[in-house]
Amino acid sequence: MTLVTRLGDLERAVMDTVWAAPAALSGRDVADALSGRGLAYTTVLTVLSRLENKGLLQRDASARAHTYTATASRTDHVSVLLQQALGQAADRQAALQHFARTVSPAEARALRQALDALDEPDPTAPDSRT
Amino acid sequence: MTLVTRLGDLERAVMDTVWAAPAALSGRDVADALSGRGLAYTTVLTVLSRLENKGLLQRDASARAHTYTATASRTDHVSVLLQQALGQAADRQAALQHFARTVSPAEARALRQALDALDEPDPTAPDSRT
DNA sequence: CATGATGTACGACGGCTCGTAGAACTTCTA
DNA sequence: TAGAAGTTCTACGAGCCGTCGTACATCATG
Repeated sequence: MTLVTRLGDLERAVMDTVWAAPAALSGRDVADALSGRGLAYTTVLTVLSRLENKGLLQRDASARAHTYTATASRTDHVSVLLQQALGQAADRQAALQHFARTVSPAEARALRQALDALDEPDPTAPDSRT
Repeated sequence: MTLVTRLGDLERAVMDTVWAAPAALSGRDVADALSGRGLAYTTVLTVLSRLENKGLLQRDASARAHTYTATASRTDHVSVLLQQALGQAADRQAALQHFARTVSPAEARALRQALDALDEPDPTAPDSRT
């Protein structure tokens, strides 16, 4: 299980581009989006392939110009990163408590809200225990 | 400010050793603790130095055998990692909310508790327009 | 005081990742 | 059919990390 974490600058920029797009992107699309960097087209393709190997992108090779989509949403990805970070802790709960004190008030509110929503089981679902 | 994140396996093992110790450790101490790996003594010293350069360890060179202590607690360190992970999000609040749904019930409780404790020591009571 | 034991400093090497891209080969398409 | 547009493969240089060896400094002791 290779840690998915490690992304280089360019890799991150590519992922950002893909995440920001509403639909699958071709290598050309990504290259255009990153044209500001003056990269060779093949450079972008290489990175795209590497990201696919890392499992972050999914390739559709049905058309001549392959297209790529993210295998997970950016939010999902960050969640994984957060869990990985948390995995470094000796005492996960203590780490979380400490972390809670480092987020902004707005973030704290968002967090609490999510936790509250957690308690009431899915409104549409039948029931869970207790 | 290089991202503090990147720790190799051995580096992490060394940090774990230092964090687990109640007092400052000498290179010999750390080497002994990691004796299971069959490392050369100098290897441990090198890693110790690198960790010092990364700002994770603090060296006391007053005695012949230098001793090392962590500059931050493990919990602090994890907090930084969590913040860094969060920094990858486009929408931090959404990421936190998503993350909240991925922690265990006990962790959720711990988190909520920390958030609650956050509110009380707030003397400035602005209006609540929300 | 001479010597070995114990320590530190510095430089190195090999493996792996990441940015970067050229060359070669494959299809479309006008 | 020739050129445009794509993909695959190979590679190089920098940087990080595990791993040490060597050189030099210092301490304890016979």
